[in-house]
Amino acid sequence: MNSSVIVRAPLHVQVAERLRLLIDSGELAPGTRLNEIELCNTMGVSRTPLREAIRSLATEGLIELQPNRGAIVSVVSQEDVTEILPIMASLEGLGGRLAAMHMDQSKIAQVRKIHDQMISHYKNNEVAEYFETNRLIHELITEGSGNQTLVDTINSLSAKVRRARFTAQMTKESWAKAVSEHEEMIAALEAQDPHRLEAILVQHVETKRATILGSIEQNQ
Amino acid sequence: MNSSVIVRAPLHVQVAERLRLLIDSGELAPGTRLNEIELCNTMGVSRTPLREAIRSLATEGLIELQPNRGAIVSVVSQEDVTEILPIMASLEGLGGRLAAMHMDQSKIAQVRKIHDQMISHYKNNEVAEYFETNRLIHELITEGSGNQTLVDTINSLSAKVRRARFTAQMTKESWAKAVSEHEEMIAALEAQDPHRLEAILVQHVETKRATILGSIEQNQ
DNA sequence: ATATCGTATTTTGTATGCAAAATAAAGTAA
DNA sequence: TTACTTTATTTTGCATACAAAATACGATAT
Repeated sequence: MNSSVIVRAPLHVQVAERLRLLIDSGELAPGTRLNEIELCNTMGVSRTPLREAIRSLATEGLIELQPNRGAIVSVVSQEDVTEILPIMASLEGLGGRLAAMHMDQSKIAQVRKIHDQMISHYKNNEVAEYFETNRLIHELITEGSGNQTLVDTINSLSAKVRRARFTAQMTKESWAKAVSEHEEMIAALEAQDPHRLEAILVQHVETKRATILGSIEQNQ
Repeated sequence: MNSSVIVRAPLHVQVAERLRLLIDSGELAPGTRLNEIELCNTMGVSRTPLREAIRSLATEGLIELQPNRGAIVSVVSQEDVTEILPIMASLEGLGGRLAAMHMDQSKIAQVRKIHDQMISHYKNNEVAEYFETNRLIHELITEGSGNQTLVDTINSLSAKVRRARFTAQMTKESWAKAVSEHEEMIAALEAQDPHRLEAILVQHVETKRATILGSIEQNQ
């Protein structure tokens, strides 16, 4: 008997994943109306699994249902971002506090390694690589909390903010500030100081909020 | 022309609401397998909207999908509760801080009124009424934050914890402690002291966590 | 009796069909 | 032209039908 059974994901799950990708990448821009038949053709599935996927994404908040008029990719407004970021600040802070208590030395060393990579990307002005390593650090710390519900909650919120793609408009000053905060973060993590790491992470997300609201382009 | 158009909710939304109610009330206990045809008959709808509703509740986390084997009402484990409550603590704390900044006097007075009702329910040992007024106070404070995303996030998490229905096992001591914390809460709110209210709310949920984990009955 | 295999039944997964609502289009009156 | 009807077309909402997987059942062999 084989204990690692292969189960191919149900169609509606595959479709949901693919839609999520299309929305995340911007191929399906906010406000775009989702035509069922059209999507069925491009994906090669029938309407049933597609509709089930759409319902899922709607409860996730990525899509907005308009009764009898189908669904549109939901628009992330300035208000939404203003609401979400303080929540992210609290949750990332909590994640950091727990991570400082729970992460072992090898995991901390791993974060340090990526942190150093991130710093060198910063110095070389490699923006995309910087953002990727940055994202990874936050992810590792959050996961280091050992609280999967927390990870899921943060991811769900961050997905919405990310779609607004403000990251590009970072100024030299805000970038430098973010990097210096990251230096403090890694120090607090290596010192395994829960409250310090929590405070820095809260501050860090607040900085992000300021940056974003300073350069937001209204899209609604 | 009539600006307040009446739109009856789509079937899958109605079905989802009803399922949520059944799960919340315990009529559909954790672990129960959802038989589609059976549910279709009792609700008088076809499988399509039912399945759409099931997909929604699955992404909400109330239901668990088992590929090719349908869905079961998801089981809330001790681990789940242990993960969720610290998150609720952070979020309720945040809500309280924002509420202390944003709520006007009339809304604060409204909370005070319900608080006094709650106290009298406590003194008269009216448990159900106590819990209802208690819930209402937390809801009003959270809503007082003016952050709808925060309200939604807290509700979604609290729905899962609530289903485990531990509330009944409250001891005299923990009940007294909860009430005294509520006295502090209302004082901080009336003083419009954001950080004090935040701290008390965080503490309050921590107390709740201790109470729950002290009296939890394992169900998995 | 227990285990194993094969068949029947149930249940889920996906596709399709029909009805109702919304949108687009065309025509008519001012 | 512009506004308003009326009609045609598209698109969504819901129900049903068919296929595939899982479960239940029973027979046979040990």
